[in-house]
Amino acid sequence: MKKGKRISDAVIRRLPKYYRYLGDLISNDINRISSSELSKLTGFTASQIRQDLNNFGGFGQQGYGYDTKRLHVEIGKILGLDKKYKVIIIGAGNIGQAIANYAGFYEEGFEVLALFDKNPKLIGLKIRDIEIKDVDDLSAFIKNNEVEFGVICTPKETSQDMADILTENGIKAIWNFAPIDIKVPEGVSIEDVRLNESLYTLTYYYASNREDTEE
Amino acid sequence: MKKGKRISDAVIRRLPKYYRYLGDLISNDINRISSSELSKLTGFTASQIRQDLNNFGGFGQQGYGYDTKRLHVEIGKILGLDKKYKVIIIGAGNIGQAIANYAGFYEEGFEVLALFDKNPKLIGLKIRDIEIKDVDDLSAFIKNNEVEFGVICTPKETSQDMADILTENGIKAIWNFAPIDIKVPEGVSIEDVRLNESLYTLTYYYASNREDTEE
DNA sequence: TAATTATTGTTAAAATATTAATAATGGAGG
DNA sequence: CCTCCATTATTAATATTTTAACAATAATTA
Repeated sequence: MKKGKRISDAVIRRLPKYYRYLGDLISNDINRISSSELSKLTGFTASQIRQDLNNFGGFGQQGYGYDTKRLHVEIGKILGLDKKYKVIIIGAGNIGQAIANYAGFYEEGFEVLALFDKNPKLIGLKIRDIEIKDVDDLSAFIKNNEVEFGVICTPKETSQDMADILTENGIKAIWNFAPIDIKVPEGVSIEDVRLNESLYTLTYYYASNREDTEE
Repeated sequence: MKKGKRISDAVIRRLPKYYRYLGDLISNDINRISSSELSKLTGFTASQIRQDLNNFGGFGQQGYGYDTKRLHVEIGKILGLDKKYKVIIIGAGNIGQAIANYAGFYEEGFEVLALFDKNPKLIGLKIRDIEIKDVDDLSAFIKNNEVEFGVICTPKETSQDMADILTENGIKAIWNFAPIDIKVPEGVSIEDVRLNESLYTLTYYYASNREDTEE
């Protein structure tokens, strides 16, 4: 990566889309693409694509474009997808189970070591051979296993407490599905999936579209 | 709403957070808040909060601040949350079921009329009293019922086809969980929940944090 | 009821992000 | 091996977003 220059969040959030389309292209045996073709696919401007990629170094070649396989690998490295990650899921309710069941999660190199819940009816059950454990054992489990990511799928009332247990035991990355703002210490990465907010954004655009057409 | 001026997506996506914190404040019997206090809660600057709200008209009062109840109602109206919405879910797999089971969805005024799937083992089953129907009946169902929102939870291969059925039958809002870019006609709102991209963003920050501390 | 204070609404400035322009360069074709 | 072309890398211009400043004004206090 180019030294020093800070890379904006907006750039980072476009990378997965490039990565996905590059994967598609490779599947279709297309091994070369220009920024303007990639622009047609992704909807971002060609200029923006070139600028984004240049934040991390020159992956393309003048007069030729980008090698799809190479670029796919490079973006994968930037996103940290060249490594495997061990994950635990806190909360084995609807969303927790859905995540644990989601096949794509495993294909991309994430390994779910365990789920945790406080509901005695769930404890002991297995999802895809992964045991649902008692949340009281959470702290001990993290100490005894190399866990990199915690996924928080608990109700919002307990989410901060769960996050505290995770960070106190050295976990540095949290994927949060609870609709609250979790506070974490410096050096811990947190990524929120805000389903409510996403849905409300949809209702906004739906409602304002309705207004426009009625007027 | 103030006439004419286009409101940026970034503003819209901050509104749900204001809405949520205002709800919390009301629950705690706090009926007045200043932009600077709201800033502490949300993490947005006070200036930004005032600007955001002013896009829609002056809800506050100089020297006083904002009335939490009034502002909550107003933002609710802006987001279209003052109405009930009838929803169908396409794809009754992990995520489709999780959404159907999610209680908050109902509390906020969304009513799930039906789920649809092509898997004969699922067809006929019920989730929270909502029937899983044959996807072959999807088109007819929409024609015979007032459906406002479609939630797409199918694998990516079939998602575009499902969206086409929805839009051909007049649905104007789609909440998409499939990891592809769905194309919809003008006037149809689509909101994507990109779990992959969210996760990859987390791996990026996790990986780059690691690098920083190692260097 | 007048003065003071708090806080908004609004305008101006600064920062950031996006798009456009262009110079550099490798590849393809003759 | 030279020329031309395509397309990147990079710089410059533009647009957008965020932050700061301040004037207007309602609430509070004396």
